[in-house]
Amino acid sequence: MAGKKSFLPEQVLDKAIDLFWKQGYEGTSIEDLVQCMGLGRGSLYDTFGDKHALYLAALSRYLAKYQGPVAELQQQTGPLSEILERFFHACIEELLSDPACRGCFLVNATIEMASHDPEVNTIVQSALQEIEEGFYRLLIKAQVAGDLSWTQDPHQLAHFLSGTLVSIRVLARAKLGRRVLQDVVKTALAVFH
Amino acid sequence: MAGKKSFLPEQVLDKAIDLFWKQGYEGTSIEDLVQCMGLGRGSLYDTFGDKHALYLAALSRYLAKYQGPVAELQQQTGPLSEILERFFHACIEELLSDPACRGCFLVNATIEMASHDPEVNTIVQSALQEIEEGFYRLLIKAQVAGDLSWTQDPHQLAHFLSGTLVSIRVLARAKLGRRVLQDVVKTALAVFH
DNA sequence: CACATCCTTGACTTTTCGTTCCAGGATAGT
DNA sequence: ACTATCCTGGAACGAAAAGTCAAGGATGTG
Repeated sequence: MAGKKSFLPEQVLDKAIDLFWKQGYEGTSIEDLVQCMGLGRGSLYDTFGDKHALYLAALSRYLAKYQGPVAELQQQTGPLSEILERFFHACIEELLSDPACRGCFLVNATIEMASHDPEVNTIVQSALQEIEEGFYRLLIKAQVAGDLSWTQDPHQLAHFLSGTLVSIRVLARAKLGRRVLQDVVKTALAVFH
Repeated sequence: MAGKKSFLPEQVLDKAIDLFWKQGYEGTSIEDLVQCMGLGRGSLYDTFGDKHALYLAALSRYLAKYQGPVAELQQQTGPLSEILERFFHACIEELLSDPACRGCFLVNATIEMASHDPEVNTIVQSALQEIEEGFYRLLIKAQVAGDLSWTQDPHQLAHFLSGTLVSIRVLARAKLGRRVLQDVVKTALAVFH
């Protein structure tokens, strides 16, 4: 049964992501994690440290996996409004395709942990910053391309887009339908027409 | 020390609201509540039932107390854009005035509980619906007053405004500054100019 | 004043939590 | 094949959780 690791840390970490994402930190017990990740308690503690460290690892890996699209936003081609429409449309589909309505792990972590857990707060802050910067760079590019007026403040618009992203992720967790999410995005993107 | 209740249920319930609002359901222990509410365990269970019932009572009372402004939105006078600006400005000030950055109890409950707790979900759904309706009625009134084009879809805009409200409440809990919240609101309200 | 009522307090039970630890067994190098 | 090494799984532990209960005391009525 043993000798070398019988599991890939990244693979079982993905299972931990699913659980923490769905149930939050306090709502997930070590027992839950052991069951879902399919390994013994000893292996879990040896590999990831304690529950808190596992949570941080899960959140970090989630961000590395799911934050990609925002970073790649600036490499898209075409009119700004179309890029944003594609981006948010994909977001909505991804949110709605999840039968568990988990929403966004980052948003969930923000609400549950960021206010009293300094380490989570650090991660959350930099992740939100990264999102804002992703939008910001896209907007700058659009200004250079003549796709967005220079009278607009890219930071302001980037904050707005970040807020829009956050809002649909909360609303998705609230089990609201496609209609609501689309209404939010459609109206938000009208700013760019 | 006893004979008749030595406390007002509504008064200690307000203390429970503060705790659940700040720490969430799982993050708050009965011990925390007993300390903060200033009564014995027995009194707590006699008066409110178990922890879950207390949470529901706290959430309901929070909504009754803080949902007022949305309902009163339609009784405001003046141009639509000014009404919305006043409303969101007041929201921002209220969010920023809280040193604990608790955000919004409703949003927190949505993230932590609504997806797996049917009773919380019911409350959350109707509260979100109420917000949407508050905006909707305001928009209809504005259309009648000639303040908003009939080509606009009031439901769509109401969903958008609800989303904006949600987003600033999440961002406030993330300890983001006034600047970010104002950018979100300012851009969102540009739709109505 | 005395009694019945009802509230309060805090100790208690039971359950569940996070964490540690150890016996058993597979692996890899020699 | 032997042995040192390291992983596995689950038992076990202490702390903390939620919820219960009975003794004690204040209140209001007769």
